[in-house]
Amino acid sequence: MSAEPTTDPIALPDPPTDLSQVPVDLSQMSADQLLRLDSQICFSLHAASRAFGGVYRVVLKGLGLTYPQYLVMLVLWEHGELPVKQIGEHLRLDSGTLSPLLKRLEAGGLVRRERSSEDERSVTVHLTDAGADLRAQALRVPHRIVAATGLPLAEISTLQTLLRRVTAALDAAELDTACPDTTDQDAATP
Amino acid sequence: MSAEPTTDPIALPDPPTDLSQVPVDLSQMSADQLLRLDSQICFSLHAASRAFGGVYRVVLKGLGLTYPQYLVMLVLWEHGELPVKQIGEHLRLDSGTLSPLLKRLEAGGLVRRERSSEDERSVTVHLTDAGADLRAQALRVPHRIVAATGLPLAEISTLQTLLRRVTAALDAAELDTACPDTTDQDAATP
DNA sequence: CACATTTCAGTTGTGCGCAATTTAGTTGTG
DNA sequence: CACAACTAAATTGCGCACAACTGAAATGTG
Repeated sequence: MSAEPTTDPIALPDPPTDLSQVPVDLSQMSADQLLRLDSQICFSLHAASRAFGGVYRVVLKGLGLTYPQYLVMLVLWEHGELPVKQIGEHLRLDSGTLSPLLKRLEAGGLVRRERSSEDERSVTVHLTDAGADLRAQALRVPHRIVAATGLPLAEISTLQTLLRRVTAALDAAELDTACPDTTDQDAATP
Repeated sequence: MSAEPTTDPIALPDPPTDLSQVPVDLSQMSADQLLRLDSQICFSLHAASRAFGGVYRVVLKGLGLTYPQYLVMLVLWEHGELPVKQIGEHLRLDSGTLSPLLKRLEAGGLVRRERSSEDERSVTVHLTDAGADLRAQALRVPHRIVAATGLPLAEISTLQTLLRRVTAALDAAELDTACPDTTDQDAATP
């Protein structure tokens, strides 16, 4: 190959294939199109998620919270004390993620964990005074985030609707893991 | 405190505030509205990203790849051999993420890393035969993912356009980190 | 009542993402 | 030529996400 790394033009984040120009029937697409398309779907979501994370990281640094810790605090501010299990249901996170995260929040003095007396298996997470007080500072966060997205609220609404729809569909699809191909897949070099 | 954890109704993923019913002027919104809005924005993207990851994990298990490893392979299949730096520019990942990831791909026999003779600092990543061959199997992936999203291509296109727009805006916004409030922010109990 | 099953938190291990630092090689300037 | 400034990759450290497992407590069934 005649690749000249040092002279190469700048590598753009991704190729600009216009999806609206692409055949609606997936089985009509070429192998190249398929892999490019895929690259765009998964990558754009991946990149968007990380870009959001980056902005939140900057904004939340003032509160001493990470992005997932902020999500947990949002749930607690809205619902008050909750067992770990229910925090996990709100955020779709399991104890493997929440246990150490809550331990850090407790070490930071924002929450307190107590074994439930009714069910000794369950641990209820309470806000401390400091944790409750932090909400006042958190009120400034959303405005800065919305501003950073550069989108009007109407488009944020559209984005959110689509994201929820995709998430619901993906969560449902995860159940039939061993899904075989419903169509004849002979695109791969016959 | 009348909470009865064992009898509580199922905790839904998130409250259903309708954004289109909310004042367009951010400064008109109540503190509660703002925090709920933020909770929705950040959570829906976070959740969507993880839901995608879950589906990819299942589909990619057959190829022996993780989700980020698949992204790297997509770049290599499309562009051929590339220096680490340029892979990182395509995916917005730094060497801290890519170095160990590429080491694993190399251990798996999919890529080969070679110091560039022109610039001894640079490492060029090549596909091995096995790595190139894996592309044939990867051709089946996109169809299964698109099917799992449950969305028609037109909506995927809309979603992608919005995600790209948000990402671009967020990346740009990250530059002015110390952004002071442009509006009078007196919502937080002065 | 005894015993299998289920449920909840927690732990372990792997991999990713990012900040900060290190090491080696390149380039710019006097 | 010498030396500062820059660059690429790797490394270290921390936190998150998830699978797999452990241990304790509750529940179900014979």
